[in-house]
Amino acid sequence: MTSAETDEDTLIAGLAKALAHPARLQILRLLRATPGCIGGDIVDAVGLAQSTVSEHLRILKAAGVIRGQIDGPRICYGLNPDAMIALSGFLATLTAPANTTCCIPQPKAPS
Amino acid sequence: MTSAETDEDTLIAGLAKALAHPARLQILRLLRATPGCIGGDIVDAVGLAQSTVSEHLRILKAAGVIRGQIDGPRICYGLNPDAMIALSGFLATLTAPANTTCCIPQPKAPS
DNA sequence: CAGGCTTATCGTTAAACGACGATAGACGAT
DNA sequence: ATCGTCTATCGTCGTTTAACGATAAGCCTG
Repeated sequence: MTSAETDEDTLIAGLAKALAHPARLQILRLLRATPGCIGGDIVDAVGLAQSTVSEHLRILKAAGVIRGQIDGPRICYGLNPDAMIALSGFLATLTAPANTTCCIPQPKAPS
Repeated sequence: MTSAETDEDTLIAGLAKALAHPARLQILRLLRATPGCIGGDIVDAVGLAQSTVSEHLRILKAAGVIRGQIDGPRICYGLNPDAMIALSGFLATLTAPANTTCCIPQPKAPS
């Protein structure tokens, strides 16, 4: 319950870090909305250099958020919906109101 | 639908960045599980220097994820469940299966 | 008022991120 | 076989982050 949560936290933090950039969110939006497969269109959409976009794609792929499938000379990227369950679960945990009881007059345990 | 989403992306990316560190996740877990209010107990729990923990708290507070309420000499930190709705909504968007249709043989428009 | 406790801030250092240009590799088409 | 296209990688630079110790500020208690 102590060391296990550390691994969980590392995993979730990695997922969150993958989402912690507007360009990557834009890429995810694009991948979700695009009916077919896209390659260099992502570069055109985000307005950054090709190498920069490739790096963002690499990060997203490393985090498991997207998956790339080679399609001839280009690569088909697609979302991996399962990747986010850990983060979604954590968010659901936070969103649960739980307790509004704050600042209970409960001093530190005496020695 | 184009420039508006940029702001959205910036907001969501900021929230994700706030979660993109194991220590901060641990703090959020702790705040959720703690019945009363805690102050320096967070320092003890995460095992980092007091100044480092204070910085993490500052980041979480700046992102709106937590709120601090002064309680005498100490400060009561509590979760702000409403902060995550934007990120949760985005995640729900991604989780939706949408389309598995990838790599449709739809070549680029000829010149 | 003095002491102790709790939290925030400052200054510093090492590591990681983001972005770019340039380059190299892979593949289909000609 | 050669060309053109698409993608990944490398090297670099500036900025940001994470972590720490030391220090200051705020507020109860005695």
